[in-house]
Amino acid sequence: MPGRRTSNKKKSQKVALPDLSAKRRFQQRLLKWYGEHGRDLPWRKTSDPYHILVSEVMLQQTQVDRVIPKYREFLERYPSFEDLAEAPVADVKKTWYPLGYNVRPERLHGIACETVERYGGKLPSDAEELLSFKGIGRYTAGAIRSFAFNEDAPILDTNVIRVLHRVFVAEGDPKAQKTMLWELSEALIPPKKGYDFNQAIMDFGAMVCTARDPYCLLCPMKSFCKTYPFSPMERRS
DNA sequence: GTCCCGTACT
DNA sequence: AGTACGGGAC
Repeated sequence: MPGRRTSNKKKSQKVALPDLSAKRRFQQRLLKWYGEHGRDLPWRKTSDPYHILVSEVMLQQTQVDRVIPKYREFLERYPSFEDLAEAPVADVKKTWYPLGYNVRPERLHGIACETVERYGGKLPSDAEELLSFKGIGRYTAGAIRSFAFNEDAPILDTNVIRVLHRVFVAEGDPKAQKTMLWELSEALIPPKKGYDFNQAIMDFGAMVCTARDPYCLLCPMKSFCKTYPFSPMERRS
């Protein structure tokens, strides 16, 4: 019998972890690109977990351009967890307007109340505790841990799903591979650089590896990207 | 996995 | 006008 067995993983395992050189190239090129082209956003000038939380909840539903002025206004009106917790929910929703998805300001208010009551006004950095809040899911927990607490915690939002799937996977439905993409997101973080790496990959997805018409010609990953050169997908019947 | 719900595309 | 989107709840 041809019991030929190489050291490669079996197909059934579908592991997309990149080889070391692709991983290093991705890390180095991404951070270099970020240093040259990264956006200067208001929530990147703070490490206050409350500010980070507000920005992330706003960004869950709304694009950066619309979030920026509301982020400033919201924090001016509710400068701390305590201020937010004390405010009537109706006022919070008014301040939130017109961002929409009004269950989110309710949940943000709830997070503030719980943070004041149960955590002495300090947002926890522990993943499980963060996930226990209504309104904080896996993405937002990772964002808070990396952006507010400088931990090497992975994130996976649609930007990151798209980038990682294109560069390292390039087959199948990206959304159906979240488990593997979470592992990839974690494996790619250079030690101690979770903050920059995560910010960088989000900017990269928003500015280069865009959903429609990505800027492949400018892309620093094109030499090893599994999707390069990108061609628009045809509709499946 | 499905639903949510305002936005931003066709 | 129709619909794809998106992080979270369930």
